[in-house]
Amino acid sequence: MECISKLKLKKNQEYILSILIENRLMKASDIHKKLSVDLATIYRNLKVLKTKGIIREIVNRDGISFYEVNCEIHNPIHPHFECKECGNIFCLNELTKIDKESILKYANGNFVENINLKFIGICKECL
Amino acid sequence: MECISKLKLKKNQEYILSILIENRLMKASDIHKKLSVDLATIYRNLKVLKTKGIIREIVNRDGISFYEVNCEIHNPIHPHFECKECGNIFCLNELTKIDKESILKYANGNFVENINLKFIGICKECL
DNA sequence: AAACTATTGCAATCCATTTGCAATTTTAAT
DNA sequence: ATTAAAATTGCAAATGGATTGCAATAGTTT
Repeated sequence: MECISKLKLKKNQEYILSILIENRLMKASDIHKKLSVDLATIYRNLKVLKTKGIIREIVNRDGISFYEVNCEIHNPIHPHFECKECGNIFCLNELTKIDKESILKYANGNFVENINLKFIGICKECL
Repeated sequence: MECISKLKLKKNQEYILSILIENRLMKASDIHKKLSVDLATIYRNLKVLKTKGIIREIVNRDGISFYEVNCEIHNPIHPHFECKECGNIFCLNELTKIDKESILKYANGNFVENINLKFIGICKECL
């Protein structure tokens, strides 16, 4: 994605990023399967990418972290759906500007960096 | 709370519930400090209360679970604010019916049990 | 090429949560 | 009530995702 092409990233960070560009919402262990690099290294680089604001972290109800590219143009912040039955997390359509603004009012003056909207329930498949 | 007064709960479940009625957003270890009962028992009973729909679970970005009473009348589902700086989680005002409905559209036909809206950023205190 | 810095692999560790199991309490049946 | 069956508890051990210490390696600078 061109929005992140100018950043100086280390080799493994590039690899991890390109994996995340192709596959949304991956766990560290998922990335580990696709990249023969120590799991600790993956965690360390994920932390770097997150700190740089290049990726986002979504924590599910089991406390497991999933990652996705943080690019306002190609992958804007969007809600997710977590199924209690199968445990999967799905990406949903992003909020419209209007809906986003009306939600932001609730933040009550605190500085918002990230809106984390997740629906929990039973997905279509499992119903 | 009268909305949950008719449920047949075990002694420790009553205790845990009454602690959660007085204090919002407690971790299992917080409850453990207030109730001299084994931590494993607290976890087990929290799971029962959650399964019965009596309490809600909010997972923070460190994967730690917080609990609060699930009572539509006295403690309706509401957004939270998580501060990256101090790590605290705060309750925010509940959504209006209109905002709630406009958000629910995004669920895309999946069956929603719970709306999990959390803002992440820096709280007023830490700014 | 030498010296310094950053990154990696491996193993060990951390810590919230879960689980196995025997002991104890609660519930139901006689 | 008394006994049998079922659920709950405490304790300790295990689980599993994530982190960390440290020596080895790779990358960078002079």
